[in-house]
Amino acid sequence: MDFSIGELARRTEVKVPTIRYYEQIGLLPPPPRTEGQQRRYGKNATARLAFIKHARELGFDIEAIRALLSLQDNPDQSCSVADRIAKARLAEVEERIASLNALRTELQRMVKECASGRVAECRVIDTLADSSHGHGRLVET
Amino acid sequence: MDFSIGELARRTEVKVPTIRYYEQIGLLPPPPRTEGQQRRYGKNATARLAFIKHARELGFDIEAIRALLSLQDNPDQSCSVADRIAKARLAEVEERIASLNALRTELQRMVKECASGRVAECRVIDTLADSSHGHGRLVET
DNA sequence: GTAGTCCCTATAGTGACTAGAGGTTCAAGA
DNA sequence: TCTTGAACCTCTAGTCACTATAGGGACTAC
Repeated sequence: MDFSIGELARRTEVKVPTIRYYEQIGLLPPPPRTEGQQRRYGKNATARLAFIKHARELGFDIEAIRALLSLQDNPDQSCSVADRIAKARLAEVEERIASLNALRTELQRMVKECASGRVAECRVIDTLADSSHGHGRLVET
Repeated sequence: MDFSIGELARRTEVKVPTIRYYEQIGLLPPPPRTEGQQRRYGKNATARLAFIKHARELGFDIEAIRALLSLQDNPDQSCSVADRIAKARLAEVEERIASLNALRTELQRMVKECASGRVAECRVIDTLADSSHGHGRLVET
């Protein structure tokens, strides 16, 4: 109880500058300070930061997390909003998995057919140069 | 033959500012200009841009593409470098797919268990608040 | 000649941090 | 009590791969 930002960073495995950044954008409330202006945290901050960290690991963006946190702060509301956010994220993830599977197939083919000879015969280069490969939104953003 | 940047954008489905950006960072050579300083492109530029576009769709970053292009420009070298780049990218993609599958499972569970009641019983919020979920690097970067 | 579309450069903004400079505070040992 | 050195502070700028905006100039069709 009542520890420094470095200790919070160690406990949650979130880097110190990232914690300050979350405070700056309003995901974490400004904590009390020592006389010398150093931040002091307690159990609540640890839980809230763990929540944020886990949500980030699940790929929720900051705005989604902001919405989820405000739900958590008002536990008497309907959770249909949380449900909607999670469903949207699930759909994104499933789409991403499908894209990456297509991508893996193409990369595997490229690698398999590359005999590591000269570039002139290289399938990796050839495949990339072949403009017939149209597939929207494969790139990870 | 000999068309504007807008026409190149239409043919390759790469946006105009993106084309100028690729020129600025040296992926595309500076093209000839009209008297009024407008860019004029030909077949070579189209092929090179299609190569870049495809590589980006496959998730190669700009530096990898720079390396691949320089191989393409010198077709007498060994293509082991290209092979290595493609293999590294394949490994990344496979790791990413594994992470996303884990993620999907967790999201599916969250959504399934959310009865859309009050937030107090919401599994979405609960799951995120549960700090026992340690899994490294699930987040897409 | 003029309207309207396209093009030009240059700069700033995006998201989610990360790195650095330059200075201050804290905790532990002598 | 003093000193050392790690940890802390703020502020600014940089990352990646674009994207958007401002304020203008060029080109094409009528």
